[in-house]
Amino acid sequence: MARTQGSHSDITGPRVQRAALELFARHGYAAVSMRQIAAEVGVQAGALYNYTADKQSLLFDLMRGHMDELLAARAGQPQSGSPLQRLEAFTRFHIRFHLERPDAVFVSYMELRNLAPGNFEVIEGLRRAYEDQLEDILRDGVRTGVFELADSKIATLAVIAMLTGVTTWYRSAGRLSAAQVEQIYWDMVRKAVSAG
Amino acid sequence: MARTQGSHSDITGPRVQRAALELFARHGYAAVSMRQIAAEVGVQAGALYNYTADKQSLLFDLMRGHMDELLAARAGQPQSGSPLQRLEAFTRFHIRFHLERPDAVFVSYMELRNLAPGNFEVIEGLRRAYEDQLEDILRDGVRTGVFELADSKIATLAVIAMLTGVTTWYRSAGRLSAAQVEQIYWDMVRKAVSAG
DNA sequence: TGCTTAACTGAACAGACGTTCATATCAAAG
DNA sequence: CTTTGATATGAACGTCTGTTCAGTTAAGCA
Repeated sequence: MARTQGSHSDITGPRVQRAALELFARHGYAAVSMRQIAAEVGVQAGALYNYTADKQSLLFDLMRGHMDELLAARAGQPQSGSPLQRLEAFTRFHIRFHLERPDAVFVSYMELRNLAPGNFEVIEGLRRAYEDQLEDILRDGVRTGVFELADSKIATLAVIAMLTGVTTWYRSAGRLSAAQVEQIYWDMVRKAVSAG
Repeated sequence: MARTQGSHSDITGPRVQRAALELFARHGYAAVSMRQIAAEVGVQAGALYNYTADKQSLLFDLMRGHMDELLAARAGQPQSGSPLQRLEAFTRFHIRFHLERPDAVFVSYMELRNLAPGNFEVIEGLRRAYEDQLEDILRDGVRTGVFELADSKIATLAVIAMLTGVTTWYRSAGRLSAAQVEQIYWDMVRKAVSAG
């Protein structure tokens, strides 16, 4: 067993993933070739197959990695408090997490249709698990009367759409800081679901 | 000049556009080949070039057609009233218009990155013209005190994102009618931007 | 210094890609 | 009934696609 240390694999592997993520985000999965990814890494196309079974796995692994990270980060957060407090925590978490990973977010919801059926089901399941957390909060709030929503399922999707939309325009060098954006969105979400 | 009447062109032309729209919406521009479009129409690939200069023009014409239709339909609507009334009109119009054209909506905002630079600028300009209408309403409402928003530009984008998100889940055979969906979204938008 | 093996190259594969074009078809005009 | 020209075919083009693989390189262990 040679080369367990200082192996290029430890370096090239992540570089392949990063290059694929950037290119998929910028041009779309179908529009990016394995040779483009290889060129970005500085390697020949054949070498990529030391790090991924095929192009589809490259996409799937990126998306599953992102969703796993999302759910893990969310699980490591405080889940207690009033519905309003929990909604605030969720909203701020969502904005912050997504602003830190614009490429992964973009790919994870733009490239769903390019997943093979089995892979799609996996990602869809993870996404639903995340959305269900928000729906639970909204339902609890409706029960206690602090929220007022005609349909908590639609409200969930509407809030998620609004929040995730932040990645389409936010630039870290822009006019507003991430903290400001977080506050602005929280104000709007709070009002949108509140009673009265 | 022969064949001004009964020409196949009057039939095939629209069929090409429709087939392209459906396939682009389902699989994405880059993943759809000219031969697939041709097969959907029931024709050989070469025949498509009687109706479009190239694949890129096919996409651009679909998107420009959609944006033109959007702005024209919006222009044919009442624009007067209080900011709250105008916001309601805008919201209901947006939901209704987008629910009627799920494929065109989907393509028009998923395939922006596949537009050639010059074409992108055109579509982006039309989109901004539409968004500016909403921003004007929000600004007027903030001025008169009926709305309360930390940043009207971000509020504009947040509302648009929320509203457009409806197309990702709405199915006409689903649990809710279009009118119900319209009402639910209007409730949320109204509360989200209102003072207090 | 040799041996082993992970890491990579570079060529090749069969097929699909967008696009072009000479040719065929055939309904309407004269 | 011949001419016309819009409409479509089907083959061909050069290039690119994802993927495979025998062969080369070089780093770590003995």
